[in-house]
Amino acid sequence: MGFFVDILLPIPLERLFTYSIDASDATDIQPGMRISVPFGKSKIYTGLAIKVHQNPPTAYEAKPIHQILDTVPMVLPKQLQHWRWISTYYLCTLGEVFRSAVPSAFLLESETIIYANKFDDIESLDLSDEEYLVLEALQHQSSLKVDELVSIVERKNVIPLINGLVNKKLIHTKEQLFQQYQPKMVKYVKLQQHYEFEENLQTVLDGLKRAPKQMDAVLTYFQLTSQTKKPLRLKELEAKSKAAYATIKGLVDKGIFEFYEMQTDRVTFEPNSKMVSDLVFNEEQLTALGSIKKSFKIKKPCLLHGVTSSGKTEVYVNLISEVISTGKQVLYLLPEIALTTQLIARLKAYFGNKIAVFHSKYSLNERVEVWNGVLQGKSSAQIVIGARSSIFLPFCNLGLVVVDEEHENSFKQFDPAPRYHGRDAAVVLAKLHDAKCLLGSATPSLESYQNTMTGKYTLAKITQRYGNVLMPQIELVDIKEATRKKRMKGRFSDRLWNEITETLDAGEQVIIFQNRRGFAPIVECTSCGHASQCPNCDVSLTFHQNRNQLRCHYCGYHSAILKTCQACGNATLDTKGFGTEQVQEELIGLFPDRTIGRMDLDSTRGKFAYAKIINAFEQHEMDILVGTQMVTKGLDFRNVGLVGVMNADNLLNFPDYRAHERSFQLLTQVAGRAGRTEKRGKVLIQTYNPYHSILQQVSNYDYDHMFAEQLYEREQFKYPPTNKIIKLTLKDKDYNKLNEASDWFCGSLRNVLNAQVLGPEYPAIARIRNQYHKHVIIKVKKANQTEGIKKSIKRVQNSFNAISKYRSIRLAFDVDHV
DNA sequence: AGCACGCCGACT
DNA sequence: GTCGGCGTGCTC
Repeated sequence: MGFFVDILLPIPLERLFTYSIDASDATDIQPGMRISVPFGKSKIYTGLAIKVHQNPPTAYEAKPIHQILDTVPMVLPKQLQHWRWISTYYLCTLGEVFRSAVPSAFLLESETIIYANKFDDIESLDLSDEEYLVLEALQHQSSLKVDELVSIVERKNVIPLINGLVNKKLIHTKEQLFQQYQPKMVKYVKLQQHYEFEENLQTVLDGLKRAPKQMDAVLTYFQLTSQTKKPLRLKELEAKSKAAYATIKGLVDKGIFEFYEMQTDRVTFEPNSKMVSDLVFNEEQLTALGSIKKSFKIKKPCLLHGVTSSGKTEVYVNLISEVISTGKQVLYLLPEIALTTQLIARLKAYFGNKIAVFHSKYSLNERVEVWNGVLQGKSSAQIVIGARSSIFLPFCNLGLVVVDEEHENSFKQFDPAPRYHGRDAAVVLAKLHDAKCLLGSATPSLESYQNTMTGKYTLAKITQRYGNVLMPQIELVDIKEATRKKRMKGRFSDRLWNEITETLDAGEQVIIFQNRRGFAPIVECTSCGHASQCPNCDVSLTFHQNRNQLRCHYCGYHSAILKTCQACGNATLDTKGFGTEQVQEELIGLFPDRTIGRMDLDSTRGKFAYAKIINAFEQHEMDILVGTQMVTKGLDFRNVGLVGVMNADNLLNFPDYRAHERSFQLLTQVAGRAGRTEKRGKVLIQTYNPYHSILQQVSNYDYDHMFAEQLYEREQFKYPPTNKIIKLTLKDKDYNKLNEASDWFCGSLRNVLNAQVLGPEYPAIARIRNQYHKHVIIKVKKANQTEGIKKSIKRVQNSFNAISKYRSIRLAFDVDHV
């Protein structure tokens, strides 16, 4: 009886693939180890062993595996369980979860390498020009990669060429796997063993009398090693002895020193500088800590609702230190954008070298190191601070999960499947590990707050800022009235302008919030109303002044700004709306002797740009900072006396059922940037509609009324959290085919499902990157129906995929779409 | 998803 | 006359 292994491949296919193995492999292979396997005609993929068994497949002959890549599992059983939950809950395949969960450096793919066969003489062969080129190149180098060959013959499709040469038996090909992870090696210096004995050493020193530089290096070596007995890094010896590399190399050549290499971690942190025991809590924090711990006892997740600057982080620190003292691991989730900030520095002050940071900006190699550290339960990765993708790390002993800024939408993964919500997947992960789970926010999501109402979560509150600092005073400024009374300076009301002047004169800084980047979103012709459109997407182009370009924010298309209207030829183009760039420019005009910085997606490109801006503002090198949502995320500036919101209406009027909730969150968060020290901060919100209930609730810090009102509206219109929604997007470049397919899919859903099906409908932007989009929304009344409904959806999807003419259509399910 | 196979328009 | 466009089907 033969042996087989079921392999999970990182491709969007439902099923596992069965390969044959021999008896010895059957004992070596454990579930969770990576196995490279041949797949399709020639490719080799990295898959994951799921199950070893002895049931031969019936319908086909199993191929043998290529290679076992691990000696121990790199994915743990609990992780697989978690992945399975994600794939069923979020309607995607396990392979898709696998692909996004594992650092890509672990997923090696093969490349075809071309080698020449032995033959007598090229000249005597009957070859085409291209064949000749290939063979000639192979005379000079032993092998060629396919894309090297492409550049040699200068054409795209080289497969017929390769096949032709293989058939003539002039070349052969091999599939090769490339290791992407490179451990970082550091060079060390040590004395040749022979000279460890003192009598031999004396002869060395005598021999070096005429080489003072080398003598010096040897003496420094003794000095350094006698003190520490630690391995000595080459770089350190070079620095301390001021010797050049050549000097030391000379000693190696003489056989006195030798070089050796050791693997080091790329990411290292300083030890902690602050003691957890030094934390002083106020009464409210202590009460909150008490109720959180009570909640953990009854094994329920807890939501911590604490106003901005209320000392939530210190509460987390206390809980984390308790958990790590029991030797367990901690996962601290943050929205991607808040990760590069001061918060990590604050946590490092307490936990120093126990912290590993994990997010998508990290290099392949760094991510592999964190993965391995977590898997091996290293103390250097006992606390992982990371973005949503860190829920996929191989925790072996998880004790606590903290989700900070729990309400943030960016916890939801959008584009490639799995479209999971980091917060919700983290709650499930904690449950799987029987770990404690804490969600924290100053403005909790309706979902989480609702969960505290139904008893799914418990609730802890902190209503006062730490150190008795007052909440900033929020004032709504009616710009409709200000415009009528001609009291506007550009986009600034006189009220805001005066406050800025006063604040700056008092030596404090100002943050101006405008939720739109660029200069003006559209350039419109005042004669005919024509606005430049993106040729690939159904959107207007955005005007960027600093580059004098029109850009599409969806596909990146850009063109030079036009002088005249494309439709009517008149030179009467005008800008409509406004973005951060224009706000910055107006401010420069209004306050010419002040420094005005800008923080948005465009000004923070590049690895350190973001930190640079924050630092400059912190160091008071800037007086005013203009920014988009970016300025709201977990930044802690000490000297901000005033926050101005240019226009609250374009937030409120956003065509989305969450617009009001989101506006409340955004405005409350941005307001929280003001007055973080003794002096009470001020917030001015400009609006055309100061009586809007959300703005009233923001200015009164009235979360509870906002919650009650929004929940009522969501119930009325059957939206989350009372209803579950599943959004389906169909994409194709063929407009008619897409319509037909969407109607088919939607019709089938209506026949099968006991749920409301809306659509198909074109989204506001019907075409992106030359692909037409169509949306279908499924609303599920009761949470306990969703499982059955998802099964039915899967069945409809299977029949849909069986229709060959619809095969080009891309389907994307988004469960709990935000 | 990738990749090969297979059938129709614009170029050496 | 080919090259290479993408529709269609399959992968253990």
